[in-house]
Amino acid sequence: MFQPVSPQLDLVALEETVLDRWRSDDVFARSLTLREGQPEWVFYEGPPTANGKPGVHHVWARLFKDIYPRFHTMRGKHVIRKGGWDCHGLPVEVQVEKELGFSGKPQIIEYGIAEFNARCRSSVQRHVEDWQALTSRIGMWLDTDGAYWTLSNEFVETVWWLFSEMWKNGDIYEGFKVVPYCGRCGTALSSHELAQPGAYQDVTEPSVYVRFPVIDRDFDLVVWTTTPWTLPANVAAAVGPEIEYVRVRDPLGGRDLVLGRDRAQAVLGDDIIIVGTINAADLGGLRYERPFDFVEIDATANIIIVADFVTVEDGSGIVHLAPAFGEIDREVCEPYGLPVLNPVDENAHFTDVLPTQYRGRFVKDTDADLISALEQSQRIVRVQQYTHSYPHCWRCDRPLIYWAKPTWFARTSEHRDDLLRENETINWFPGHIKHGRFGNWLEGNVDWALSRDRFWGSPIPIWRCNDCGHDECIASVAALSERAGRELTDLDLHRPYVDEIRIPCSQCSGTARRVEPVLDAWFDSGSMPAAQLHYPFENVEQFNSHFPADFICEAIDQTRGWFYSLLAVNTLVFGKTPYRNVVCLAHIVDQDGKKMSKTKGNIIDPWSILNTRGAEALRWYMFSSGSPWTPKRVFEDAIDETSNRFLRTLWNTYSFFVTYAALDGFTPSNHAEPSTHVLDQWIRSRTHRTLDTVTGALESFDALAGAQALDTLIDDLSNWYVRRSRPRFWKASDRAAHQTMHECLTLIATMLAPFCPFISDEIDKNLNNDGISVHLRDWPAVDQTAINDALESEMAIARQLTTLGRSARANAKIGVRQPLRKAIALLARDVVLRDEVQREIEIELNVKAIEAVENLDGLLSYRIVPNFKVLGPKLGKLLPEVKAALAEVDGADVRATHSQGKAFALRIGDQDFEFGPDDLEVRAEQHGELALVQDGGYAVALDLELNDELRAEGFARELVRHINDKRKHLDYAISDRITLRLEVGEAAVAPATLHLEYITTEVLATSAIVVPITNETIEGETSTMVAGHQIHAVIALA
RNA sequence: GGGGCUGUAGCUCAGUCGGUUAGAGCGCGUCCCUGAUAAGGACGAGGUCGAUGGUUCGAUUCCAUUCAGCCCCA
Repeated sequence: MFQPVSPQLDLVALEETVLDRWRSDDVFARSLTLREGQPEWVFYEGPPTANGKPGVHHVWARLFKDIYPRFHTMRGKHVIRKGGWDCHGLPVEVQVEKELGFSGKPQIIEYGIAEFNARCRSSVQRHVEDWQALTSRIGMWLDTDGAYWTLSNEFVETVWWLFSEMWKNGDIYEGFKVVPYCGRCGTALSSHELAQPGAYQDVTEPSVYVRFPVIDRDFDLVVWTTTPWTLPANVAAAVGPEIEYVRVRDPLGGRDLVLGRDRAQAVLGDDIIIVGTINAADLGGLRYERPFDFVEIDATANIIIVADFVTVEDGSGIVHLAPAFGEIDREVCEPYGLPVLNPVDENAHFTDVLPTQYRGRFVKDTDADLISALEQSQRIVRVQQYTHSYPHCWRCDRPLIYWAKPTWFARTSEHRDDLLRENETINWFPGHIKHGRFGNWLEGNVDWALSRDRFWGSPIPIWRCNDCGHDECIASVAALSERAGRELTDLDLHRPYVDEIRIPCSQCSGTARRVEPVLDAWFDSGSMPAAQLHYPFENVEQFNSHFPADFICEAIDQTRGWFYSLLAVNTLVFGKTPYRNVVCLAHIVDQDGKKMSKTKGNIIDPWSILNTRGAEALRWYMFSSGSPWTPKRVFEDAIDETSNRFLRTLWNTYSFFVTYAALDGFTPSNHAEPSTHVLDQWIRSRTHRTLDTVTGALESFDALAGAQALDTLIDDLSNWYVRRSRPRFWKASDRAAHQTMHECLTLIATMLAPFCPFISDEIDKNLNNDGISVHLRDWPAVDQTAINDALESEMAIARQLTTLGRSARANAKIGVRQPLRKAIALLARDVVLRDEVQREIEIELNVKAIEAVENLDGLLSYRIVPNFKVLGPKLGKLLPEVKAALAEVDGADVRATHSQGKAFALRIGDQDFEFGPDDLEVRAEQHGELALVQDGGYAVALDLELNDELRAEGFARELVRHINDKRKHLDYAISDRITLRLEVGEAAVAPATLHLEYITTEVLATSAIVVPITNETIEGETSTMVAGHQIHAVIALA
């Protein structure tokens, strides 16, 4: 017996009940043990950074990380879902710095690295709790108890091992490179950190055109820079080999100015006087006086170099080179043996090499002072505000500088071909990422800057000898213990504790200590396939059977983040991709398509939706509304709309079923023969076809297609099957109907389970009360014998015909309670509707008969249109002519010819054509009269002529409705029996009496009489008009 | 400057391996139903599928250019 169900759907309450049940029955764990020994379907959790509360965009990714594992579990796979938390890195440090009110590394060191890192650790733990709560509430099944934490010693030890493997292969080196550098955070940023949203911002700042007086010549170069602060580090100027340079009179009477011809007017104005031209080659090798003499430099520097990269797109066509502050500068200067002048410290402040007014200041803040110094020395040609996109620190938002600093690298660029090869084997969803955003990124791969001069991270496991400088890479705690000569099993593998471990140098008598930096946190997350299992120190078998992943899923910003670090670490170490399928979601935006941000105040807190609408509403919205590859607008009205439409319709339908199944005492049978009723056959066909579609969709990571198929099915079920079948439930107690609907609802709940795990579990539990959660069921097999193409297409036609019929009734202003003698339906050629289908149309349209005809000559005309798909390839260029000729043909002739099984012959121009039935389409056209409506090949005409019999029947139906309405007002129960006395006007006595038996049955009367109406009224009741007759229905409980 | 995505009804979005009649929901208008009822449903209006050019018998769909928005890179 089914539990009664409220027609009102309270998702939040329902979800809490289901969550409790999952908890007490341990359903998630059981869904795993159930599949033990079955094939693995491997999922990797991309660890969220635990440095803040999760937002609605995180929910999106988490839901997609949930649906496919749920689906594959039901498909019989063993899908372990180990959670993970990304614990290290600058975001966490910045968070803690904020809490402590710090603004840089010196304060941290003063505070103590041990204490600082302890705070980082507890900050992570705090936020992980938020994440766990949300993960559970949205119905995401993830093993958070067994989650990997990148801060754990085991995890770090594997990271060391992976790093050491690269080291062994020669893929790790320490280089000197110009990197985007944040002085505040005291660290370089990797290129994928630069890829974080908000890193590039448009800024307007002064750019300067500076005079570089050429030595032993009588002219000055005009050199352009957008970073005046780099001028003290200038060592060279570059000119382009193909660029023509001109010599221009200085309007202020100084020495002549030299710059690119194409830029002369833009820089100096239209009135310039050009007094000569100079080749780049003639400039090359000349020396000049540099703008500032603060930094010592040998006499061979400050030369003009000819270099290809110089352009005349902007600037002056002459480029200032400061190798310490530009990667191109460094590359160009290196072959000339030019020095790297670096008067900037690790805080991005000028060092003491500069005069007092500059030293100790953030370099970018000295631009104005440097410019005025140049003005005083009459070196400025022009200052111009310049707007360009400039990189900022993605966490502290301060402008970065390009700065030469020692950095550890992984030689990813040497493995570019491997990375590209492996990428070819990955299925990207959407597909364009593969060769687009991600493929392009791999093509342009540069070595991965791995080191961070910070505190809270996996320490780089390299020990360097103080004396000889020899580096040794440590691959494990055991190795470190052995080299240090003491047991270090309990050592916290973080700074400052690892820093204190010294080992003897293997090459000399010196002592080695760990190099200072920690690893990029992306290296941690990229290490997770092995590190989550502490491979190779443990779980070797398990790792082997869980690599690579079948499925990972993150938002698109991870192309250069986790998607890359995973591929890079694992390709370099294991030689192959760690994932086969990757679902790549777009971003969440607000109602207006704007990015959500705290400053705009348009953030949606997931909890506010979960607490008011429920997780299921959010889930269904995320899956069913719009493609996951396009930015998704999230706002409450949209969620309500979607969930009302689908979830509430489903619930209503379910509640309807349970209500009548309970009334009828229906219990489902496992051995019931499929019903032969046409509606039952039809909805079974629809359901199994949908199952087929949903299965295929989820197999190919297309949740949207699956959701749409389910959406259509629910509409079919509610608006056609239930609508048409209602009397079979409440009047006929039709077992076959109950059985069919039970089967369909069960199938729907089952295939909905991965999408909406709460409501589906609840429905399934009530429908099949066998103590087994829907999530422990096998994904159902499609019953191919249930799928009936012919029936589905007939029913589709039937529904189209009823639409036309309703439209015709509406046009004629005839209500549907009034029966009509017949409807004439024009069907497309070859369409035959079986009697039962026809009968459904008759009842729905309330007509006594449907007359299917092949022509409605006289009522409408036909237009003959080529079947373009067939005739196009056959006729080619002749088609437009044929189309025109066919438009002139009498459609009735064509129909007649074809119905005789002959081809329709036509002479067009001087050519003879024959058109078979497949070559042409016959379209009904024009309204012949009021009650006829046509659409394409179909038309319905209603016979509007009424006789007394039809009128009487219509009247009876009106009476039934009136009486039932009254029952409801009196709050009678559906099954209450009544006595009925009908007082009706003189003219209505006969019609009412004629159908009294029908009326009696319909209103559940035990007795009924018809009497002429009197003027008396019964207390509280008055007579009313029904179908033009005055009536007074007196009812009472029997 | 380069790469990628998006542009379809007032709004949110599907769809079209090229076929001449482009769909849904919401909203709007007009109604219906009253045994799913503090529910449900129908019908209707509304679109030159961002623009231009090309390929084709035929383009919203393919190609090129272009405009706008978003994302990424430099």
